[in-house]
This record gives sequence, structure tokens and C-alpha cells, in this order.
Amino acid sequence: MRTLQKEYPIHWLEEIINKILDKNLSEITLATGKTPSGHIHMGILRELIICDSIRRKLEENRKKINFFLFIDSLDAAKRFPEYIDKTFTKKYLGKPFSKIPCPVDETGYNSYADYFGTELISTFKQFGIKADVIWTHELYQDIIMKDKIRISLNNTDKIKEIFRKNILPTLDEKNRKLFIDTQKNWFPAMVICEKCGKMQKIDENGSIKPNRVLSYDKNKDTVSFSCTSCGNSGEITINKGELKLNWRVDWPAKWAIFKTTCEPAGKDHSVKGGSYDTGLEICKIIFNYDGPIKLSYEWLRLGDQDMKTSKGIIFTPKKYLKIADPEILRMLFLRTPPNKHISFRLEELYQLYDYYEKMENVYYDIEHANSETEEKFLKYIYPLCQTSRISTKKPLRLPFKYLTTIVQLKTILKIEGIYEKAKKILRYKGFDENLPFNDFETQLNRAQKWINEIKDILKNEKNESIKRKILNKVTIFEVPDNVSENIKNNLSLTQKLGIKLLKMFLISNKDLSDEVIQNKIFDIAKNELKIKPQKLFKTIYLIIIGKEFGPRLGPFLLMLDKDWLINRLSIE
RNA sequence: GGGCUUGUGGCGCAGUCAGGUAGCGCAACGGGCUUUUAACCCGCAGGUCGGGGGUUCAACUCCCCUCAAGCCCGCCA
Repeated sequence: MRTLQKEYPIHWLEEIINKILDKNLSEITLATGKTPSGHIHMGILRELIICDSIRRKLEENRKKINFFLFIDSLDAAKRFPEYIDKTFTKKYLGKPFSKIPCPVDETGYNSYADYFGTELISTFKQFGIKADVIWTHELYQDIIMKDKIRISLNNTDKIKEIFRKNILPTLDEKNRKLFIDTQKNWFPAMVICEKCGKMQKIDENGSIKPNRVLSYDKNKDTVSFSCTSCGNSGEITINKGELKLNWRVDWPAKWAIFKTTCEPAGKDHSVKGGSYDTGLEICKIIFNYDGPIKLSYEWLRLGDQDMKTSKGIIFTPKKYLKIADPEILRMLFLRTPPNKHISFRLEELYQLYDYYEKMENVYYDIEHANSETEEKFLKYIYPLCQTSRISTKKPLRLPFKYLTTIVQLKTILKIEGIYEKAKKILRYKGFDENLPFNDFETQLNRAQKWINEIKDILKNEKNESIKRKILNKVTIFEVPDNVSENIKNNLSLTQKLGIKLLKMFLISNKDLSDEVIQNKIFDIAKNELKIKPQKLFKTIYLIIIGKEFGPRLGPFLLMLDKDWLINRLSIE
């Protein structure tokens, strides 16, 4: 019996929001973080968009919200992506990203971290994300962080114990010994060498030797260290700001400083024995703060591959924006439960736009969802997908399919013609507003970029069956510059006559409507040529786009440049 | 060696937390719209819910085992 049904939240976000509200805080802090080790791929947007949505929801509840993005600019470079000049590797490996120069010849960037961090941040406005950025290298100059370093050093033994408790059970025999061994002389902080600027040494085999703190003198407020890279050794005061906490301690220190209420974490962090768990315990025991609510999420994959900054499998938010609307990505992240991985496939953009259209229609009560649950769900996420103010009426939007079709015909169409057609489509769909030409052009350009991208993918894909799969999902074609000889030679006299009659009709009549042209073609075929209309349609398609079928001819011919069309129809 | 997550028609997903023998959208197919649409409308088909076992009157749903994919588990992030 279902009489005593429990109320289940309409959306998974509500679960996390309820947990936050249960804490009854006057001020709520959301946090996300990313190391700027190269182009930051769009996977990071999953946590940013989730947090941003939580932010919006809580603001509806009139809560005071902070939302931070930590750019971990003080992290040391463990390796560089392929696209970074090889000379960088020798020179800067082991240095913090904030102390490595901008890798490209562009002015206005202070560092490697600045360059890649800014690339990400600059897309926030378009994605509708409102987050404050905190650069870790700056944070480490702050007295409050230095204090956390002191606390950590003072509690080294307790920290070690927490690690032992959490990590040891997950290790096998061999690693267990290794772990116990490294713990013997271990402090939870590293030093940036004043001489060579490095914080760690990375061996050929990838293993890392950090400039670990060797001893801590509480009274003098100094630590001693020995640089694994240049051999320099000595003492340094904590006040100098050249120390960095170990990741597993650094994270909870930030939580404690900013009183983080909730922070999402990629699945790599949120596994048992991982840094989130040990972080929570350190946060509580060492820093005396309860720590954030954990929200783990799966990764965004590019096709069937994980996006790896280091392997060059990247798709940046910036690149995404050139191809598709930001609302679509927000939707993708918001509709998918966080524990499911998402395979982002460009060739499936049609489907995403379809879903969006449906969601939008449901939101504006133009159509209904299949169930009440779905209706509520869609109405819940729609506002969260928006990147600017939500309009009271359904916004102007050209069908994605129309855009991608028309853009492939752009070479033979007059832009004004397409524009008029676009406006007509919008009127037909019930909009009475005007479509600004600039908006139209932007959308057209996006579609063009998408087509180019798909073509690139097809070009690089060797596997025929995968190729076919992609082609199954998209409609890619090309308009030939000229009518091929093959097509010309195969035209019968009747077909040629039909073309000629159409041409004459177009020349001698002005201001034709699509309806009239459509009917005229039919008329020519049926009454003048005495052939099946299909045959004439086929002929016209062949001549214009080199294929046997195409868009409804009346409106299509109207969109073409008239002189071009008449010239094209001049088949001898 | 240990652990976590995911696996539902060709594709993308819902349904799993409250057990009652599967839904949706694309694609495909057929038809209509005096074309054969990359507009639209109507219709049809397609799944032993990764596999095996158990609990139950009843399992996609709970339990156990197993396979596949991905991730984490010294340092580092």
C-alpha cells in the first residue's frame, strides 16, 4: 500500500539544499577548486554549475551566500601538457604555477596560473556563473593561512595518525610498508626553495620528491628544509610565506578558514581513504571546524574518453561557447544525477536541443510532460539553466536543426534571405518580437562552428562503423560549386525542358511566394511535361545541391540569390 | 590486494531509496500533407532491464556472486 508515501524531492539538488538548510546558518559558503595546470577543460563546469544552482536556490530563500572558486595557483607543476614548449619542462617543473611565466606570447598575464585560470574565469559571465575567485598563492600570503600552517605543524603527530587510520586499511602489503616508511620523517608542509624557486623534484619515472619540512622550531617560528632540486638547505620563517601545506591538509585548512558549508568533489577525491574523508577528519580535529557537506560527482567525458588535461584530451569552456549555447550545458549538468558520468558527444547536440525545447515548452505551459514528476522536474531545472534573467514569455529561439541546415547552404544563399526566412519561422512559431540581426548572426556562427567540428571529427575518425554512427546522428552535406558533368549528361530532354520552364517562370515573375513556386513546379511537371512531379523535384535538387532530396523547394528557392539560381538553372 | 560508481530497445535517458513482471525522446520504418523535407501530423516496430543465483505470491527494483567500463587507495594534486 502506498498510503504513507514519503515526500521525495523533485530534484537531487533539493536533497543537498535541505542538508545545507538543516544546518541553520546565517551565512552559507559554497566552494569549488581547480589547479591551473593547463587549459582547464569543461568538466570543471559541472561543479561550478551545480554550486551556482545551489546558490540561486538558496538566494531564493534569502540566504547570504558566498561562492568561491579556488584557483590552486600555488600547486607545483608535476608535468606539462603536450602543447607546452618542451623548454618549459626543464626550467619550471616543480615550481608553483604562480611562479611560472605565461606560456604563450600574450601580454597581460602574470603567470602560467594567471593565463589558464583567467581563460576559465572569463567564461563565467556567459555561463551565468557568479563566483568569487581566490588565488591560492595570494591566500598563502595571508596571516590566517600562515596560522593554519603553524597549527598543522604543531599537530603533525595527530595528522599522521588520521592518515594512518584512513589510508593504511586501503593499501596492500607493499604500499603499506612504503607508507609507514615515509611517515617517519614527515611534516605536513613543503617549502619553496628561495634559491631555485622549486617546491619539489620530479624524477624521470614520475615520482615526486617534495622539499618537505625537516623540522619545526616553534619558538623561532622557523622550519628547516633541504631542496631536492638544487641542494640548497637552510631555515625559513613561516611568516615569509614560502610554505605550502600538503594537499590533504591544505584542503581542510581552506574549509576551516572560509567556513565552507558545501563543496562538490570529483570522484577522484571523494573515494574512501581519499582526500575528502581525511580532510573532514583533519578539519574537525585539527582546525576545529565540522567541515563541508560532501557532494561527489562523476566526470564529464568527451565521447568515450576521459578528459585529461595532461594528455591533451581537452575541450575548454571557451571552445564550447563557440559551438553551443551555455544553457544547454547547464541543462546537461542539472538533469543528470551527479553520480552518473556524462559522455559529451558533439554529434548528439540535436538531442540536447530537443530536450531543451521540450523543457522550455513545459516551463511556459506550452506542452505537458509525460508525468507529473517529470513536469515538476523540468520546471525546476529550467530557471537554473538560464544565463540571464528569465523572461515572462518563451524566448526567441531558432530551431537548431534549421540553423545547421541553413548554414551549410550559406555559400549559395543570401544572408538577408536566410534572415527573412528565420524571422518567418519565428512568426510561424508564434513570436511577434523581432529577431535582432546580430543575434541571428551569432547563432549562425555557432552552428557553423559545430558543423566544422563534426567534419573534423569525421576526418580524424578511422573506424568506419563509428563514422557511420556519427553520420547517423547528424546531417552533413556540401553544396557543389558547379553542377557535375555526370548529372548534366544524364538529364533527359524532358528534364531539361522542365528546368528551362522553371527558369523562365522565375525570370518573368517578381515577388513570388513560396507557395506559388511550389505549385508552379508541380504544374510544370504534371501539365506541361506530363511526368511525375517527383521526377522534376529530384532534378532540381540534383542541380542545386547535388542530391536527390532536400528542403521543401518553394521556400528554399526563395532563399537563394535569384541571379545565382537563374544561372544555376541555365543548363544547356 | 582493498574500496567506490555506472551498466535499461540502434542512440540518449527515466523508472531502483516506497518490490506488483518496462516507459520517454531521438533515429529507423510505413503513411499523410496536390514532392521524396533536413517543416509538420498520424501510425508501426524494436528491450530475457550486463550475466548467474537467492529472498518473495511477485524483482529492473532487495541480498549474494560474477562480467564490463571508469575512478581512488605512498609521495604529489
